[in-house]
Amino acid sequence: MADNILPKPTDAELEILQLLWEYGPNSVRFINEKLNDKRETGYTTTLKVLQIMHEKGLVRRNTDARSHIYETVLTKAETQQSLLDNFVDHVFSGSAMNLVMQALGNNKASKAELDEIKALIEKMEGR
Amino acid sequence: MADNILPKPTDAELEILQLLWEYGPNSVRFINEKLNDKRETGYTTTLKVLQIMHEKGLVRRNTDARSHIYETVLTKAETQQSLLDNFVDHVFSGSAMNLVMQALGNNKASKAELDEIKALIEKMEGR
DNA sequence: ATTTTTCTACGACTATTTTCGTACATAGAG
DNA sequence: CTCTATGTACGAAAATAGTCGTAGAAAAAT
Repeated sequence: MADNILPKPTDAELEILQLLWEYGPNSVRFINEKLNDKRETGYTTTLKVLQIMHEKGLVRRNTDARSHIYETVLTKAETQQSLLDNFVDHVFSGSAMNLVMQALGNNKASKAELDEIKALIEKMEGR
Repeated sequence: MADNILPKPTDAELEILQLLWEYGPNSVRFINEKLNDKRETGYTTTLKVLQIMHEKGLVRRNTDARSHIYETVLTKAETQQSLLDNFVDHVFSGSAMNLVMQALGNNKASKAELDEIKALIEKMEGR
């Protein structure tokens, strides 16, 4: 199991992590360009955040080339799970069940998706 | 429907909101004592946070008596929903479905709870 | 009536997050 | 070889969050 006792990423950091998960290891320039698709962000701002993430251990980097290549340390699923645990604790008083009910209750899932969840539940219940 | 275009509560604020939802409208002293059950917190710290929450519109207060009585503006469900929406967007790329799968996948729900969720799904599917 | 306790208000200090400017090195173009 | 473009490192400003001290008013205790 992953030893994910890493600090919780901040919002800005999470946005970068999402890009690294989606596009794989990449340079500061690449990440910065992707960020700029959404919102104006200075190059050195992105660089700085990546450097801080590196200090925190959220990302690794390869410094062989002049342009450093950053990649995530944890997988998307690992990070989502740990953020989810924290969220359930703080917002839903530790009840994942309540969170699921609330998430399902808001008509955001299609019938196919609901069926998929039902199938998962039945599989978990072992039948 | 509630006009919940209120700022997202911070961690410290959320902790106080939980107490207000659980115990109803209460004084700074009461909230501070509850907080101290968990962790050392100065009285004026609690007071200040409550005052800021009031400025932000997260809580109302009755100042008739010398000791002001604070109460939440939004219900627990309303706040949970808006935090959940935000969380799904930022952590699960907008997919509530993925969040639910991940939440269920971690063996934190009992069989009874899983059955309850299944029942909810079937009800939503209209049969 | 005087002292002590209990409040609110407010300023400010610390830590964290986000943002960017500047310095300096080096790669690439001419 | 010189100039420009591109990179990293670093410091620090600006915004937000969390913490608390102190002042002053008013209630409660003696």
